[in-house]
This record gives sequence, C-alpha cells and structure tokens, in this order.
Amino acid sequence: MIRELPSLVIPGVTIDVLKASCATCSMHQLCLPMGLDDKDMERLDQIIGRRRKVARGANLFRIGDTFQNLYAIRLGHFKTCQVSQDGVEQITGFQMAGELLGMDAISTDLHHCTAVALEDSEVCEIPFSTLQQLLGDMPTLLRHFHRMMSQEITREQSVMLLLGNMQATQRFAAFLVNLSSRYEARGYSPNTFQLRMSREEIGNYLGLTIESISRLLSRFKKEALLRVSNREIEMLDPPRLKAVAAGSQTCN
Amino acid sequence: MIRELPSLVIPGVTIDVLKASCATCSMHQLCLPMGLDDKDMERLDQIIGRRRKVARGANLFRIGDTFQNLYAIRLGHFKTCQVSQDGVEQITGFQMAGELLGMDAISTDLHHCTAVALEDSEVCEIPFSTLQQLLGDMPTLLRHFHRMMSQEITREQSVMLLLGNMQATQRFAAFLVNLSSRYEARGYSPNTFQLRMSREEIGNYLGLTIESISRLLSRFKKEALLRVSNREIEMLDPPRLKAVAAGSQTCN
DNA sequence: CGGGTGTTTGACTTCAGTCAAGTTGTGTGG
DNA sequence: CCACACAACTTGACTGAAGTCAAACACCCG
Repeated sequence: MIRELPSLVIPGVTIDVLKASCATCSMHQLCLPMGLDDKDMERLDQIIGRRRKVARGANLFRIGDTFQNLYAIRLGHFKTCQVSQDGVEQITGFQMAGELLGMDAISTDLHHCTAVALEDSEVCEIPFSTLQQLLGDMPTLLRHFHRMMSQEITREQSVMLLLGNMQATQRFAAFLVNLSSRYEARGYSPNTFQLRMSREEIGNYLGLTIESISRLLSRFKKEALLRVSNREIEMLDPPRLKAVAAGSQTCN
Repeated sequence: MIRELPSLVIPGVTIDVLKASCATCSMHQLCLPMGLDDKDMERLDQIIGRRRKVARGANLFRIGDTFQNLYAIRLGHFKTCQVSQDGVEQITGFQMAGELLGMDAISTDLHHCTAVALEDSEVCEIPFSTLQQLLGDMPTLLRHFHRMMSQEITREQSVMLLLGNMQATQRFAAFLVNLSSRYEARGYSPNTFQLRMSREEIGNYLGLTIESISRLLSRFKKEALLRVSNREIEMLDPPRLKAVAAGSQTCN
C-alpha cells in the first residue's frame, strides 16, 4: 500500500496512501487533537492530508520552500536548522513524535528552517489553509493550536537562556534532562534512551564543539552521572544531573 | 482624565480611561489590526480594554502572573526577561511600539517572562479570551495573529543563531542592524537612534559582559563604523556594519 | 576485512570573562 | 546652581573556559 506518487517525488519522502487517523494515533493526547471530542476529532481527521514517510537524512522541507503544510510527527525524530548569512548551520531544535513542524513559516509563507529526519520517520501533512478554516469554528482546536505555538515560543526562550548564560556543563546537563522529560511524557523510560543525533549535532545545538560534548560525556561518566555506550544513555543519578542543569551543583 | 483606579493599583502602572483606538493609532499597520477593513477594525477596537501607562522601570507583568491579557505597545520600549533556576536573569527580547507582549503565556495561562518598561510607555490591554472569540469569526485577524506569533518564533530562532555561533563582534553588529531596521519600519531614521537599554542589558541579551559591549563600542568608533555619544548611536557606514553582522567582514 | 565516518583524548591557543581602577554622567538636596 | 553621591560606563591587565588542531581509536557497513 506504499508507493511513490510520480507527481511528487522528493528524495527519501514516500507517500502512504493509507489515511492517518488521529483517534487511533498514540500521540493524540500530546498532538494537535488534544482535548477534542470524538466529533471534532473526526472533523480534524478529514482535513489531514497524506501520511508521509521520511527516510533518515531526508529533508521534509527546506529554508525558502513555500509554506503549505504543517507536519505532525507520528513517529521518529527530526532536527530543524537555520543557516546564517555566512553559511554556518545552527540547529534550532530536535523534535519528536507528537510535535508540530513548520510553525515558523506562517509569518511569511516561506519556511525559515530546514527539517531533516534523524531516523526513518513518519509525519501527518496538515494543509494550513484548510486548518485555518477549521480553527474558525472549533474553539477547542483553536485554543490548543495557540497553546502549541506559544509552547514553541517558550521552548525557544529557554534555549536562549541556555545559550546566553549557562556554562558548557550546565547546558549539556539541561539538554539531557529535557530529553528525559520528553521521553517520559511519551511513556518511555526517562532514564534510559537512545540519542538520535550525533555528538556534532548536539554540540551545534548547544553552541559547543563536538570535542566539548565528547569531553562532557566522559566527565559525566567518570562522575557516575551517566552510563554511556555509543548513543545509548543511562542516567545513573537523575537528581544530581538535574542539580547540575539547574546550576546548583558545580560538578568538578 | 488619568487616574489610578483604586481596585487595581500596580506600582508605576496607571490606567488611562480614554479608550484606545486602532484606527487612529500610528502603529496600526504593524500591529494586530494590520490589514483589517474599517468594520473589522471597529470590532477589534471594541474588545480592546484600557490603555495603560507604564512608568520606566515598572513591570507590566511578571513571571508566574496569571495570563489574562496580551499587550500591544503603543509607545515606548520594553524588555522581557527570564530567570534561570539559579537566579540568573536572561533578557529574551527588546520590544518597541507595534509589537505584542505576552504570547508566551498562552501555553500555560501563566507568564513565562517579566516585561519591564525601559522608558515611560503606553500599552493597549487585549483580553485574550475575548480576542479568541473574535478570532473565530474574523479570518483576516486570525491570519494576522498567527503571523505575529510565527514572527516571534522566527525572531527567537535568529537569536538562537546569534547566541549559538556568532562571535562577539558579529553579535553586536547584528543587534545594531536589527534595531536599525525596526526603527526604519516605524518611520524613524535607520541610522541615528537612541539606545533605550543600558550596556549591561545589551550584554545580557547578547550573552556577553558589559565590558565586552563597551570595548566593542570603542572599537566600532575607532573603525569609523559608529559615532557614539552615551546612548545616542549614529551608524556611519551601514553597509560595512551589515557586512560585519553577516560575518563577511572581520573588522580587526 | 578494510575503509570511512564518528568519537575520544591530549596539547596548545584564543576569545571573552574577571577583577580592578578610573572616568563620566545623572539626579537630588542644600 | 552647585556639590555630592551613586550609577553607568570605559579601559587595562590578567585568567580561564572552551575552541582549534592533531592524532589515535572504535564502530558500522558493505
């Protein structure tokens, strides 16, 4: 039931003709349909477009693409990155299932960042103009959509805090604690998880170099804060890690 | 016509009982009513609450306050700041006339930052629950509101870029270029303006120290990029300053 | 099994921070 | 209007956290 639609071939992006359904999606308590009753959820389902598979490394959209759809992540992980005028890339976020991609494009109808799948992933395509019509007569959906946009603003403000006045150690601890709580919210173990991004990507996101990330991992390992094996992370002492993230524990 | 309402005394915040009017406000082409026809603008006007004067240094709202209103700046300048767990303050933005304050509070109904007036200022109070009803049947307003939220997301992403991988020189040049373009959009001179914030506040925003800002100002002065007199800035060579901001000019 | 990418570790460098002293500006009360 | 006090800013000397460069090592995949 999966085929490449010849009219819309994007490398690594295939289109699943099975319609997505919010009601049966495990993410519906975190995603756009949160709090909707069955009738409203049905209406939302009807406007949601194709389900797309995005292969690891493939772009879902790129800076400068015209904006048509928001994307809800069903499965997998993405990174979003900006490029400065001198061509340097900055990762602005890592997104996981239940999160929405593309909200920064609403302002100008052009995407301001590129979204790349960190592993084979699946998204629901949400045509924005149709969504907007629906928002007009579904106050619950409108409210939740605003919450999601606002949440994105809040998230970015906390990254500004992190980049603006935290030390490397604190940044990295905060990063791990943040991932942990997001996995927990999705029903996964908060203490053991797989990093979906490379050391280089973590460093880029945190405003640090790959070497610094590597050294920090080694230090946290030595301090018995973490067990690390490649991209597998186990938090051995979450309270202390949180204290390091909060800046109340120096961690020599 | 200006009096302190005894029921709502906030230090430095007085309430002007004259109703605000979007139609006569010089900011209506940048602010929420952008693009509305006369009839719709009238409807928006009717839901807009009091006009408030906020004295220099006074808080419009604080972290943790319950969210009731968005605020549109009619006049003056604000800063918004976050506080990290260890009590360090991070300025997340400087806002000027025509910009909206409080959008980060929608997600949890609590303000996530504190807004402080940098000079005597005036804002329009926009009760959010009333606004939301209006958004339901004014698609043009809905669209523009989404654009403004999205713009805030984009703005923050570009600050992340700045904090994440620009050098001090580049950060500061980018900051000045950004201010310049915002003054230009408001019909003021893009090349001569008054800084409304202290060196310390600039440093905090840019993730640098007050000493670094001072040294950068001196260097830009010596390089004939700026004329500086206290908080008065004159850009002597905007193209070169833009080149420094873009990272294409090193500026020894 | 070999090649390439991704990661770790060490030695050295540098940019921006810290500390300290001095200067200029501002606002208040005599 | 001046004098004083305090805040804001500037400048210099020194320090240190994180970056750069380089080499070695580990893991993955054909």
